[in-house]
Amino acid sequence: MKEITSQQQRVLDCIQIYLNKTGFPPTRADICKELGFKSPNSAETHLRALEKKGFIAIESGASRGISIINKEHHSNNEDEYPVIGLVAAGSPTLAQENVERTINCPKSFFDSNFDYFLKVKGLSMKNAGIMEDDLIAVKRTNDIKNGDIVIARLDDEVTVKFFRRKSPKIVELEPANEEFENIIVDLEHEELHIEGKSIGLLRRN
Amino acid sequence: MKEITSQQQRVLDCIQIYLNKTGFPPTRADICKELGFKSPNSAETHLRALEKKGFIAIESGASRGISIINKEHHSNNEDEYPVIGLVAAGSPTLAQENVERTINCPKSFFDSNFDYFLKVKGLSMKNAGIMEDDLIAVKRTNDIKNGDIVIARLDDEVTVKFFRRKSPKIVELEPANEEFENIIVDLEHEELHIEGKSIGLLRRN
DNA sequence: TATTATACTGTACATATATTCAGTATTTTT
DNA sequence: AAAAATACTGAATATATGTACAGTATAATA
Repeated sequence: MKEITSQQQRVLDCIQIYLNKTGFPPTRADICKELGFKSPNSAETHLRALEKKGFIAIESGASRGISIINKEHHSNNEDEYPVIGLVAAGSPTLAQENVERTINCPKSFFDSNFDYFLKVKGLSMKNAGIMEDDLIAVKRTNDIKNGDIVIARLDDEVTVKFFRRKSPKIVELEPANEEFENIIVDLEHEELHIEGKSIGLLRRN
Repeated sequence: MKEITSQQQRVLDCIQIYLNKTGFPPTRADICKELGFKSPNSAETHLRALEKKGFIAIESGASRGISIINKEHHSNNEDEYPVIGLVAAGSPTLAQENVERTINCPKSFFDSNFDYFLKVKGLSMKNAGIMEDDLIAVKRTNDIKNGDIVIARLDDEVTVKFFRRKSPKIVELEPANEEFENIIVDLEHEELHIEGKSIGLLRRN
């Protein structure tokens, strides 16, 4: 698809604004009035250009028959997020067999975008307020700071723990429960994979 | 506002469906075609009735000038929920001065409907995984069972605690933190008001 | 009982609207 | 250098569309 020109963008914006304001699309004359054109054909040619480029569809013969084409969920702010079970062994991948179900949730529900919900097993993060069956909103990232709650994989074991870098080669995974012990990882001898970090939590009683 | 009739509902639905399908509202003729009417005036009178009852607005003279009026997010499955701060003293009412902000959230996000988010102060429910600044999804109800987490008001003090009825006249409000003590309420001498119960929790790191 | 609301058919018409044609001018692409 | 795309004005027109008027019939309301 060819690129949109600045004038065509103005027309497209005008249609969207008119739609938001009135609930129905503008006529050629409405667009002219809004953008200062003096001939309805000015709007017409812009509309035909926008149609040719795939930004809008025009229903022939119908008055106000303009519809804005939603490219890749344009104005959609919701999405389905998978819920992945945290099994004692095995990586929480997005492979279909690991997806228990999905939850419909606004994309901007947590402070930054996230990728999936992880269902928590066990109480190793109890003192951080993370209980069994809670759903952690996980963002897949390598931008980890000390004190972040991370989803970490050691060999095939996946756990949720505080992340603390002790030295360039030593990382400590710290639980929030006196009954559990710190896991000290020597990066030179063990492979630590950070699946992501927790940016929020959801609990349903 | 008077109630909508079944035929008027059919017309309203027809408009919504047409809008979803095409992106712009139907003409009188479109409605007739869709619903089997033989005169455009059939659609016209229904539209005027719907306008009179406040379900739609009609822009006079404009073709397809129908807009559906969003009464409390009509066919919308999302809503804005207020976030109320839990102050040590004072009731968490929905009065505007108590609303810190609102959160957009699907209506069916938690297992049953809820009314507002309560922002938690203090750590009295720490062992139940409720931490400072967590947002509790509160459902206003009097249907409380033993062990439910309730939002209770004693005099002007509001707290979140486990609910346990010890006898017909004695209720115990139990924290989930060893550093706090149970509150024993004698209903004959004290007034206990249950604002609602927790049906879920939201945490944003 | 009279009145109003609901629920239609059918005709007619003013106007709202899309759309074509004829121009002019500048910029971009081939 | 020619062709195509962009960006307009201005006028003309067929038709799409809202809307009024004239009826018929039933149910609900005052």
